[in-house]
Amino acid sequence: MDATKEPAAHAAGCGCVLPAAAQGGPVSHALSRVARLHRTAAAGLLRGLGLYPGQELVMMHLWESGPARQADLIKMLGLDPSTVTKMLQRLEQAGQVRRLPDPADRRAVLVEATESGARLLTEVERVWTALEEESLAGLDPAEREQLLTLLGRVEANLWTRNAART
Amino acid sequence: MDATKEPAAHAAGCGCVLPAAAQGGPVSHALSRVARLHRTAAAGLLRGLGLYPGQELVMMHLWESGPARQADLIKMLGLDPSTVTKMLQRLEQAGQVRRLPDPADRRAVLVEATESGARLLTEVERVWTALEEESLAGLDPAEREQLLTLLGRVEANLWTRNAART
DNA sequence: ATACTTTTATTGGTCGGCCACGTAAAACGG
DNA sequence: CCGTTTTACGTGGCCGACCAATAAAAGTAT
Repeated sequence: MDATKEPAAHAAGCGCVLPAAAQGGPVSHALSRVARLHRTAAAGLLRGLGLYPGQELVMMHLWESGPARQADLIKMLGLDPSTVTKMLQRLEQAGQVRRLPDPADRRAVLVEATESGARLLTEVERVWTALEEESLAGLDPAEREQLLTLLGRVEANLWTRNAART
Repeated sequence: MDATKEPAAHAAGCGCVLPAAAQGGPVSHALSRVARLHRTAAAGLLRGLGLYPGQELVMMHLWESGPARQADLIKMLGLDPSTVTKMLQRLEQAGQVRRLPDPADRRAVLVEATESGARLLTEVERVWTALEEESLAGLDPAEREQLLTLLGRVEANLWTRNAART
């Protein structure tokens, strides 16, 4: 299993083949595959904590800012309002989150982590760093920084694109 | 540029903030966000073709190999069998795919694109190259190759990891 | 031929995520 | 003060994706 230098090195280590019709978007193809593998790995690690992938991001923001309005969470997560509503309903059902009416705005809802939810912080951090390390194994710090920077630029591109579609 | 005081460089262009609890996995965080934006963008482009994101990958493999067994699709896509079953049911309902019993194996199913499905090929290619270009705007060829290579290494890491979990 | 194991596909359930639509409250404008 | 947006959430529906459990056929012994 030597790490040879081939142009299609991205297909190394997996049985996948890049379909001809996808050759116009090789990075898109790789991104889709990596993201799904990454999410599946996260799911496996989070299952032990009773969380589903995506929920940990909500909890992170709640730990960060304390009680927050749902609208703020939506803005920070960049998700659809209905998605956040349902995730919070399930997190509340699971006892990780509490929802209170906002005294200053009768249509808003304040969300905060329960004690049970707060106890997940260190575990989630551990899982998150473990996943990062498994994902980036074999990449030196400079390469990790490069990847982060490149992903950031792609994110900016897609962000402005989606914003423009409004 | 290493260890500079620009920790949130990836957040440029979007209103997001990296939560403190996610600092152990900055690349994971960026990857999640980019992947979701990318998928949403793909959904918007594919909607005009009557496809949902993910379905175009199935079609690509069918265009590539002609009639294929479901098990082969599963292997090439790296998806769960039940996922492929349901996707094919919907693609069949939409008239893009036809399913025939395999004469050589009575439990297998042969899947092939219909004429309607075959007509989507050029459109899907156009959409994919457009999405690729919008995602990678501002990145020169060397940077795109770097990104592809780095994603490939991450994919290999996660692939072997998931395989090991069996 | 019989019994055991592997492969292939399906069903049912759950969750994240989106869209389209609806409702109630706040903010704005005349 | 009142009508009109705008904002904040919720519902229902749909799809991709996973897991768990099943059934049926094929393969492999014994």
